[in-house]
Amino acid sequence: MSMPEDVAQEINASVNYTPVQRMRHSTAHVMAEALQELFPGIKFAIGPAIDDGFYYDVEASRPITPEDFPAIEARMQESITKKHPFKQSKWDRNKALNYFKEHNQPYKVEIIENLADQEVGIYEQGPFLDLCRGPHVNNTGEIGPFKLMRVAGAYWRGDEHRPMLQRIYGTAWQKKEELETYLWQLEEAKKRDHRKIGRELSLFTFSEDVGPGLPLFLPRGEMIRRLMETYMRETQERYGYSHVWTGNIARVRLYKQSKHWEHYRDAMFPKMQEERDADENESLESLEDNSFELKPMNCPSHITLYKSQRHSYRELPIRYAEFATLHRFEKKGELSGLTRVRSLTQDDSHIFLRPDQVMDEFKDLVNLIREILGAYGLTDYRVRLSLPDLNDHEKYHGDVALWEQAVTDLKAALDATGFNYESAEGEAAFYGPKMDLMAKDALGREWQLSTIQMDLFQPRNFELEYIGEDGAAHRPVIIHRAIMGSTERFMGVLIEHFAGAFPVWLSPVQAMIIPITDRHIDYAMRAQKQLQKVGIRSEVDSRSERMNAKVRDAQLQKIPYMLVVGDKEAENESVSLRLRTNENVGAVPLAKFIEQALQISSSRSLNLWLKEENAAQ
RNA sequence: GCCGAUGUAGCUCAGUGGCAGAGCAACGGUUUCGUAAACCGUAGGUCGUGAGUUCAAAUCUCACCAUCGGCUCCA
Repeated sequence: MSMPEDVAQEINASVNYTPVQRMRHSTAHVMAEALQELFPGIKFAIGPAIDDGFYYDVEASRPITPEDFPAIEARMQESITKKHPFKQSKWDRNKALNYFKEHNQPYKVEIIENLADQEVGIYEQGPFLDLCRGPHVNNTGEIGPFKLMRVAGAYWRGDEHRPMLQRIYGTAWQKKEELETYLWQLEEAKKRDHRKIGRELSLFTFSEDVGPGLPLFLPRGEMIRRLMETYMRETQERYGYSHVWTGNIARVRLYKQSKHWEHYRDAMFPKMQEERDADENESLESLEDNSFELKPMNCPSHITLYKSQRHSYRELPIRYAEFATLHRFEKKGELSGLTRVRSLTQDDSHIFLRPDQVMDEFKDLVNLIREILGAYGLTDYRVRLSLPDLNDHEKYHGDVALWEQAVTDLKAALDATGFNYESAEGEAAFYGPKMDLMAKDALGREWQLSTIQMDLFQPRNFELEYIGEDGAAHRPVIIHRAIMGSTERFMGVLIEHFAGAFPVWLSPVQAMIIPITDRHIDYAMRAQKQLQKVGIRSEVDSRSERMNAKVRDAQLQKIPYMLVVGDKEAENESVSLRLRTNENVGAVPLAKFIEQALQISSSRSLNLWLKEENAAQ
């Protein structure tokens, strides 16, 4: 077991705490102090500082709930008022072991047992004593404004076979305004929640009868999906991709051969087996091999496509792209809206290429990623390079030299892109190293979207070849890649990124035509026909409502253009244009509106409308 | 899957053992209005599902389902 290092790290890491982190970590201790008084016999595990605050993992005799928070917070406040100094000391390892054994703190005992040092750090504030490397603030009076946020279960050392502890999360800041800003941001994020907006804008829904994690898309949601997918298809065709189709199910034996069955079976839907027993001439294994699986990934199918034909070195790279919907049997507890589903449509591609083409292909891929994500205004990236732990032969089979070459290539290619990246050893897929790209959205939150994965295993496993210049058979390399990740998840991210106010080209309804009274409906309909003719998606709000109500509803639906039409407009073939930003542009000739809206839409501009000086004739 | 919370009308929510409620949406009518909510009326619910306790269950108990917040995993 190498896990204890993690815990040791939690303690060691605190040495490098910034002042805020130090204060947050101290707040965790103050919370522990309060918990110790309110829940006698409570056992403590670890309590580090995190991005926006702190947590402490504990085991208590009864579940702690948010209803307990006011009492805990009050006790914490008491400790803060008393300004208990944080007293540091070094204890002999055995003394500490005995102390924590006597005080029935098995998790602390376990942590000490895994520390190599002869001496361990102890911090004390008021009535509370804890194993801790520190550092801390001078006294509890230096604790900033804080708030307990939630309780959650967390496995001891993140291991699902070990006890489930209760993790109490809190947030802490140095200034009151910072806490308020943070809480406000949480509120903002809540307003942008794609599950909420998805309902409000009639984009998608879920049904218990259909099943958990299986989203159903309403017409407006499907429109957005299609627009995103079409854009992806058009763009990647420009980059030399060809689209293929490989259906939704395949035999179990295909996934056995690809080794996915071995590595990911628990995340695949149960197999579909014929309702018959194996007969005398058929083994149980063969019965299973011939049963069917919902396709959980495309690679084996694309490899099968590749193998169906002979390939010359001249053809490579061959880039197969597919938007088939995949099914993964994700654990129930991890399903979440569109971002974590059981049926997902990857913008998947497998590139078969010669080893000497890897670097150039990688550069093209990075350009493609920049172009696609940039179109949605996602331009701030962070890259994580997942490398193998080459000592782990269980997970990483194959030729060590090949792996090393791949890692070197990938690093060199990454360096050429100018991306900042961090490496994570032991995180690579079983078939090769990979690069994941995290993009920041409008609220500064990071989402893992694009992935580029080199595959060193499957070409050999499936005995793929191409005929080289020398007339002999050679082994190609495979690159797996997805830019959006999955259509569903990407749509969820975009909803939150745009807060439902999609760019014009992506808006399911681009213009709402609002007749002021019933006698303007005729003109509204004629105007709509003209928009329809050039492909601008619009509707006429012909309800018996006041114009104000129609404006409000269109506004709430985040429809980019509101075209109010009354006597004046009908008379001179114009519309009164209002933007969803509340801006009232005023009278615009219908023809001119069409021209500009079309231009903004077809160029996939993120602008709503061109400013006067540019637009004016 | 595990820990905790939640589940009442399409949506947001009130109702904590004694007749199932409100606002918005929907539907019908009246109104025909110049840039974020006109007025009146009607209809809508096996209170997530199933079992139990009770004279009586939306309310208490148990199981299951789903959702939310985490943990874990992510081809």
